[in-house]
Amino acid sequence: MDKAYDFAAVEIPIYKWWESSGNFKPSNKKGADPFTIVMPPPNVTGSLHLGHALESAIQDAMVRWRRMQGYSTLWLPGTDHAGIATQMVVERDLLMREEITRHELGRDKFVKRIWEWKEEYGGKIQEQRKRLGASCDWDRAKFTMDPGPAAAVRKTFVSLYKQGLIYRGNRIVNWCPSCQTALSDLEVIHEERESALYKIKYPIAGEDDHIVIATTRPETMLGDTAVAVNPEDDRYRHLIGKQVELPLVGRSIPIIGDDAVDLDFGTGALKVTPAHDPADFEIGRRHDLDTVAVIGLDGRMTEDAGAYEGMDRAMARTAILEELDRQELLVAEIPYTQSIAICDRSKDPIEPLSSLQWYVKEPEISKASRKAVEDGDIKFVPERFTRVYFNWIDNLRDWCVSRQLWWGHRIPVWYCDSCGENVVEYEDPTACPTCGGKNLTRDEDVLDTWFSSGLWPLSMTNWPDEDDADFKTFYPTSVLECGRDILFLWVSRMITLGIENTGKAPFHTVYLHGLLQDPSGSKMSKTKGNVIDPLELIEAYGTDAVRFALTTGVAPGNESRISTPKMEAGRNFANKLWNAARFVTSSMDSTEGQIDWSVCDAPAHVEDRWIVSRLNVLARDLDRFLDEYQIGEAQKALHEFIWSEFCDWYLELAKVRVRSGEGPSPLPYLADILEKTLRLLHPFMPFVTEQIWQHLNIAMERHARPASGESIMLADYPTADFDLIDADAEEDITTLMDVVRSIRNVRAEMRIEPTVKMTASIHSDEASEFLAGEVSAIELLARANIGLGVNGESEEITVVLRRATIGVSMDGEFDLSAAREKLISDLDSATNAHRQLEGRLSNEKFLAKAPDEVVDKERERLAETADRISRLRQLVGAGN
RNA sequence: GGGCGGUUAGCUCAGUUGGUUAGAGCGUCUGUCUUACACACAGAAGGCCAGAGGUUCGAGUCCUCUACUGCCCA
Repeated sequence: MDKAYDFAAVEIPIYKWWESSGNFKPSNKKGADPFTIVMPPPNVTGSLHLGHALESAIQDAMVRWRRMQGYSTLWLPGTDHAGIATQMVVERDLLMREEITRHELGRDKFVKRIWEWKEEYGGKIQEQRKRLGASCDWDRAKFTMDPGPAAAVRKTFVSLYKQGLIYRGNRIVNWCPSCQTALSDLEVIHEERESALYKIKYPIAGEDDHIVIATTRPETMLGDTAVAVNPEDDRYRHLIGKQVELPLVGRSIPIIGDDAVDLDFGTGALKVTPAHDPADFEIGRRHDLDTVAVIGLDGRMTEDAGAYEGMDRAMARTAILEELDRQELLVAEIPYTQSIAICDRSKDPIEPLSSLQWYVKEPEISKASRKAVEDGDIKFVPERFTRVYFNWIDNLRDWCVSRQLWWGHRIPVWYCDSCGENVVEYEDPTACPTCGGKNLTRDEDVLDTWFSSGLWPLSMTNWPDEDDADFKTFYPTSVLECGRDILFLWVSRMITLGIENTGKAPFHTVYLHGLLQDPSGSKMSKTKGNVIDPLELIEAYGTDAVRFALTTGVAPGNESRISTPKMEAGRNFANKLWNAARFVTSSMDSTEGQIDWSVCDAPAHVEDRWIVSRLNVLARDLDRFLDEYQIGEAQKALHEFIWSEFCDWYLELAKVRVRSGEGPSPLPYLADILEKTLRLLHPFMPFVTEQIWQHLNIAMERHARPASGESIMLADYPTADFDLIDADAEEDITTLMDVVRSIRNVRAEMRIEPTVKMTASIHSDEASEFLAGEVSAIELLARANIGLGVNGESEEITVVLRRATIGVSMDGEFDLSAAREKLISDLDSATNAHRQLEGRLSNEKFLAKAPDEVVDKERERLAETADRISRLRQLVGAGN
């Protein structure tokens, strides 16, 4: 083994070996329960970012853990066609290389181009993901536009349509003039922007009077069809029923009363533009107002805008304000911060426009989803997202699913040219079922991308073929893991559509991770330029280190900041483990004769009993942590065990026996504990554990112990043997640690040269027998000559421990006053602790209400403290 | 406006059925190349757990309010 762990040489070959060995396939063993995760399908045009790395690290850990536990695990990968994003990428490419637009090329040819593009570049992101060690079954990978997922989409649409849960309607939608399509509410973000509130005079028709309206969008005034005031408003009530003359246009429009008008906002008088504002649309509907669209789908002013026709909406605003000002109708311009709707994709302001779109009645079909969560069929991790989910589901509105794009699942609706009937069937129709007409025109639009990704657990398991073996075995899936930012967009839709189509929730647990931020706590974004490429991190620190850094000590749902020190810590940890293994294997190599492996389950030496005990405590804790999805805590526990207990103490203690050859050999335990630890760590750091495991198995084979399997990833996940948890051994080794630390502390505090040998005497009533057996270990670890029960030199520094008193003496002159002060201060704090414990134990309510174990523990502590005090008093009183 | 969080060591964060002595990593300080590891070892310093009240024998943990702060939805 090399002196340092060389991840670069190890990771890629190991991954290839795993994949080609079929290790990522479900075992399908008899009696093995399935464990299934669908991977959130990344956008085909995307490239790997840190979010994917985090997601993969968590999902792979869950999957590897379950696989080692014996589940028949299946992790299903795939990619998403990502409507707008992909269309835009290919469109841009086309324009750049061939200088033609998609319209010039035509729909069929353009779609063909996208497919070509997808075949060439679409696999990139999943190839990159392999560097993360993801143990998913690539042979089952799917693309959302594949025939299977397309069948799921078709089946679902037809079924919803026939139940009246999908309909076509004309209403105000979020229109992105830049993307040239309608969007759902979830694809619209809101941004606070500095803007202005304009107050404009509208003259009352036939009177020498006017009403002042307030608006943030003066350019829409050309489409006003009323002015609304609140009927309760004393200022304006008398005007209701009169007409105003719309400036710049000259049209007469009514003043109406509607209690939706806020008396306190602006002037209390609202211009009503039903074609360009959702609230105005509702008012228009109530009062049967005309709808005049003055802004078109391209974001430019329409014919109805008169003189402003053809102007961009921003330009029109400027022109209109100038004209109003010239006519002295612009009363005021007040700076105003308003939240405006932006297209999440193009970042262009959304234009609310009325148009004909397809809608899913989400509030209706989501009722069963709410119930599934209420009944506990679906659990969220962390639990607080249950409340977030309910809040969302209780405020749902219909979901606009049609998109004016060419790339996506085309809406399976045909309109009969003869009778106007809508034809919606699972098979493509050839004639109208109502009139027999042969001229059918298919709807031009495609479905929202989230419609097909909402079917992901179904389509990944080959639904709608309900006889399919994968569907029968792996649906419902087990856990759904993704970023908390797509809870509504994706998770809630999967729940709803899964239940709608099969009656079964698509998974029983939703684990949501938080978002990654840069070191200063900002969200990572391309525009900010603070994104970190996970592949660069992998090159620099290794996959295991990156995975460890991303997930250790992170609580579910919480944001976490990425920084290079964390990566370094991960790399250092892998190297630490590597070197521990190097020590173990080289010790085995240099051992003559056979190692007796049979002793592993029955340790005799206290040090061995201790480490075996600690390992079993670790296995017990890991079982609980992982069962509760506390991956961050699990890894902290592993780190603590490996670094602080196995390396810092057990390895160092074992050296004494390895070198002297006296006593029972620690080698079986060194190897066995390391081997089990590797398996416990494997789900989190798959590569380094596999690499060491292979080395170790070779070394163990040399000692006639068979390797337990081909790859560590298929070995059993160790479970705790509670009989091997040994409280006495733990107490004894804790005492040993106290003793060693106190002697080392004296050396450091007294500035004693490392080469100077110190002498320490240990007095202990309770642990004397144990300590007698550990003298050589203590001598090595503390670098001191140890005398048991003997009094040292007259000038000695004394330290009072829980189960022992240590006297340290050395040659030369030392300032002992500091040591004496320390004793006095120790006595002081011990006395305080004693007083507190006494108080607690004389409290009758405490004695009556606290559990017995707690009371007993306190009594024990009181006794210990009393003992400590008496030893301290003796020393202080003796003027020592 | 509605919903969900956060505030714990200099920094970044854990702390999940309330148990009394609150942890880690990084950073800082002091030593050390002690044949597994300087990507390391040994030692040390550093926290009235945002504030106020309450429940309880006992509160970082449960409840109420306040302050500051982040996110989501309208």
